[in-house]
Amino acid sequence: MPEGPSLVYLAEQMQPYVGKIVTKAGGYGEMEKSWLKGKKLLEARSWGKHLLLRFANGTIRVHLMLFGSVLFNKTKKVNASLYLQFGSDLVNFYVVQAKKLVGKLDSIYDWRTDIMSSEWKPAVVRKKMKDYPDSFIGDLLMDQEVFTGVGNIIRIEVMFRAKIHPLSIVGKIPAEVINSLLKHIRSYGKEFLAEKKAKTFGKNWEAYGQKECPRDGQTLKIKMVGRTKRKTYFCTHCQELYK
DNA sequence: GTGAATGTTAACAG
DNA sequence: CCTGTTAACATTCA
Repeated sequence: MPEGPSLVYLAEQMQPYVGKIVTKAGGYGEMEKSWLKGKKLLEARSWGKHLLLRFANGTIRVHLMLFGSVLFNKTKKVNASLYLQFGSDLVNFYVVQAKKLVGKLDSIYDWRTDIMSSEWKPAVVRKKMKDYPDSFIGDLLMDQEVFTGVGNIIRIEVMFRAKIHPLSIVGKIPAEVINSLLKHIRSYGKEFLAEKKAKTFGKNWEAYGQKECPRDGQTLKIKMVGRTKRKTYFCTHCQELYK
């Protein structure tokens, strides 16, 4: 479920509840919930993989981790870790990590690094990348402070599309290649969201989950590389290694 | 039944 | 103290 685009979709699905009052809140999760009863949902948005539900007295930060899911007016057999009742409507969050944030969201989050945000600024990301000249690009793409909202699928797809080998050294990648990578991050993020909505997600992967390179037919390498403990799919023939 | 999966962090070892 | 590894969490699917 959860990379940045999925959270944008989730925030959209929460919009019908904005302006509605929480009549009951509960779930087995550890977050205190007594502060929510009778409060109006003022805003629902996301920052990277965080879903943010803002109320006058605080914001719920919901993280879906690897297995989280959300159901609207439906209930699973297992208990919800968080649920919000809005009158006759019920929103169930399963296996999520919820936390109360206090303070202005603008002082907690930098929207300029969120790959899905209208405030996303590639220049800011480029500048942050300069702080990690010796890192592998495959690792840095997972850094939520730099590429907010990128997960394993997005990083694999955009490295493939920009033809960059995951073990390329950030400081050695030419500027125009970085620019191409940033463009692909933005465009693939939008594609990801569109495919989620169209329920065609996963049908257009070029590298993730694939066995051979769609460009040259070479067998893709499938292994963990760098320090990120996640499976990486890449083509050693068409993805250039900058070192 | 087994293993792997769109994730993160606390605990531990060296 | 810093850094890297492991465990833990909990679910669904092939």
